[in-house]
Amino acid sequence: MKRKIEELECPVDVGLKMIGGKYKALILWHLLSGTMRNGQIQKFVPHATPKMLTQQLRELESDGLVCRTVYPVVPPKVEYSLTALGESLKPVLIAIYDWGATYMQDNEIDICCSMER
Amino acid sequence: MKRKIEELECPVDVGLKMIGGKYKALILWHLLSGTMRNGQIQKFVPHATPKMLTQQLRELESDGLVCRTVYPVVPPKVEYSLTALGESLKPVLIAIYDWGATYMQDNEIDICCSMER
DNA sequence: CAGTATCCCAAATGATACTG
DNA sequence: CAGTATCATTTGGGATACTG
Repeated sequence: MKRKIEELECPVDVGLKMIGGKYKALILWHLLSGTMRNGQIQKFVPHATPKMLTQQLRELESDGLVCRTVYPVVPPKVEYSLTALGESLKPVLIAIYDWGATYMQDNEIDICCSMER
Repeated sequence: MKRKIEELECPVDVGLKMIGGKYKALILWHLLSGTMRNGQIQKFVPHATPKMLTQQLRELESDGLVCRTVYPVVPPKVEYSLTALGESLKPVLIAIYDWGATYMQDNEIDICCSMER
C-alpha cells in the first residue's frame, strides 16, 4: 500500500517524508553498503525495537526505496537491499551527512554512531 | 535554549533534526530569498497556525539557523533572516528538492506548493 | 502585528510478551 | 530468525480565544 503523499505537494516535503522516519536514514545509510539481513540491520540500529524496525522497513519498502526478499527456508531468512530509487538518494544522504558532520565538528560533538563515510 | 542534540550522535540525524520540523523546510526555503516579516512567512505557510509558526521559528532560532530581529515600534515589527549557518543548508535543501521534484515528475504528482527553484 | 495561553486530540513510539 | 500482538505512554499538532 502506497503511503499518502498526495497531500504533500512540495518536493522538499516529499523527500523529507521518505527519509525522515525515526530510523530510516540510518537504515538507508547502511544499505548503501549492500544487502543485509534483518538481524544485521538490527545491530546497526540497536535502539529500535523489533516492531519499529519492521515498521520502518515496511514503509521504506512500500515507498519503493527498499527491496525485501524472503527465502523460504527454516529458520527464516530475509534480505533487504536498496532499489534503484533508494540508491538515488545517495547524494541527498551524503549532503545531509556532510552538513551534519561539519556542524558537529564545529560544535565539538562527538560523532559516535554507526554511520561512517 | 539549545535543543537536545547531545543524544543524537549521527550526522544525518543531526541534519534531519534541523530541517525536519513540520514547516521548517518551507520556512528555510523562503528565507533563502531574503529577509521576511512574520506576516509574509505566514502567507507562505498558510496551514500553520500562529502557534506552530512561532514554535518552528523559535526552534530555528535556537538552533542558530535563523536570526530574529525585533524593531521596537508600534505596531510590532519582527524580521526573520537566515544566519550563515542557515545559508549553509542551501545545498542540502536543493539536493532534497531536486530528488523530490524528480520523484514527483516520475510519478506524475503535481508540484503545486509555494516552493520554486 | 506578532505573538500567548489553554485545552484537546491523534499519531508516533516504547515496553513487553508471544509465534511460525 | 524474523517477525506479531497488545497495551501504555509520550509527543506533536490543531482549534480557539486572548493580548501588548
